[in-house]
Amino acid sequence: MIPPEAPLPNDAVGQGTPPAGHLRLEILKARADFLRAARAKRVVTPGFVLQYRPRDEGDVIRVGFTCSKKVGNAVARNRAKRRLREIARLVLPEHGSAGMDYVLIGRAEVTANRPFDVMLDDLRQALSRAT
RNA sequence: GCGGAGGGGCGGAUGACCGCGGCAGCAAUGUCGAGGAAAGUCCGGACUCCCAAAAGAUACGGUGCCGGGUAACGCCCGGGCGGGGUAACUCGACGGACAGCGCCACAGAAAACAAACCACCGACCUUAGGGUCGGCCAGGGUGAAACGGUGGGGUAAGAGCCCACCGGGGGGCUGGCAACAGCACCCGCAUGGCAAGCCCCACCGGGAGCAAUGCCAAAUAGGGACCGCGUGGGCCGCAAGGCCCGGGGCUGCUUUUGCCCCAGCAGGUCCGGGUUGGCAGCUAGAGGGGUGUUGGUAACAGCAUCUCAAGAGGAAUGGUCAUCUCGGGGCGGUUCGCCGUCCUAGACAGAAUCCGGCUUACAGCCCCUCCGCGCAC
RNA sequence: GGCCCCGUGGCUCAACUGGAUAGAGCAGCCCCCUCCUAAGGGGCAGGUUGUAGGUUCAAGUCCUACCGGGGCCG
Repeated sequence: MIPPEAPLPNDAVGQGTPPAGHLRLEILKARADFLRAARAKRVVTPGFVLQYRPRDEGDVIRVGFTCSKKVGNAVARNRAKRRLREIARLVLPEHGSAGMDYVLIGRAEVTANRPFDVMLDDLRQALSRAT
């Protein structure tokens, strides 16, 4: 069995002080960015929906998180978004593409309950298909 | 031991690694970081604007036994009255229906003025069916509700017509701040129900809401509509201007005070268009909690002392793991007390200007007080 | 975060100042008409009036609390 801590040392290096040339993460907040991403391509996985859209030639990855009321009450929505933030933080700097906007959408029931390392694999596979 | 009633509290803990938001700092780093309901937005306030302050009246809305608490309340405490319960206790929109208006379907003789109708009793008339006069009260399948109820006396038949008890009304006395209760007396005693229908009475309330509001910057347009609107008088002064009188305007209305305007081409409001930046409001306040003490039956208030307290601006408290603990479940053993082992943190739920309440949701656990029954002594 | 509005058959709407069995159209099912279908005609069923309490003799209507939808603001 793979220990869940296994990917952590690699990421820990990238998290504390990002080396020069490494991909930086920014959080999407504006409504217009979400709307642009919603019109772009998407990959559906069991745990979430990934929307992606090429933005410019910079080395910055931008990512947004959203959950509709279908996911549940405020506690359930916040929990789903927190888990999506965590997998994005661990996976995107390694596997994401520069200059892209990503939006992760939570799904009812599964986003909050799916095992964490399975969610990590989901995102890695989704990113490999989103080219 | 069984069953029940009331009240209060907790809402996992510790550690490791990697992260998130605020603040301080050049940085390293340090420090703080969700709830009892943060919820529903149902009441009450603080605060800001409309709009300058106050008073009054009207309209509209709310509250509604009495007294107290409170910044205030529709909340809380205590008491009264009326239901429920053997009891502990609990529930109650609980002012007024002789101020007025309105409604009471169907059924029924009649639904609010009490009379009419049927029936009953007596007298008279009539061959009979019945009719006339008097008694006018009891009875009349109904209905949610029928002009006091039950029993006795009385009568031609009956009726508070008379009597006893119950019920009702009236003024009085006593107790109580009051709601109200008690006592004796008087009145034979029509004056339904609905005020969560209009309404009357008492008290309270101006409206909107932090996406309120104020400031700075950028950008676009440099547009449109509407309002003040009244071409005042006199005196002083070279003039600028000042003083007095008058007129007009400023909260839906009125009044008082205050402010502004009376020829300046300026001012104000709204729309359209643009920006989707920053700062303030923004968290220390009627603050919460603990302990002690004083007053009070209590709610609560005063004093002393200690302690705690996020302020984001689409929204931060997370992810993973380990150990422990409370419950729950499975299996095995059992002296039925429990023991061993494995699995499992597991309810409702996330601050958005801030407080006081109410209501609603909630796995499981803990504590206190009281009542009834049974057993033992 | 704040403010406001609305819930009646599957759908769209009615129901006077509380009053008797909650009506109408479309849709559905059955029958007639037609060679068949549509249209037309006849009949039928379908409702906890969002939920739970309360006021009243009586509630879709009045009151209270919840539940579910929808709209507005800077």
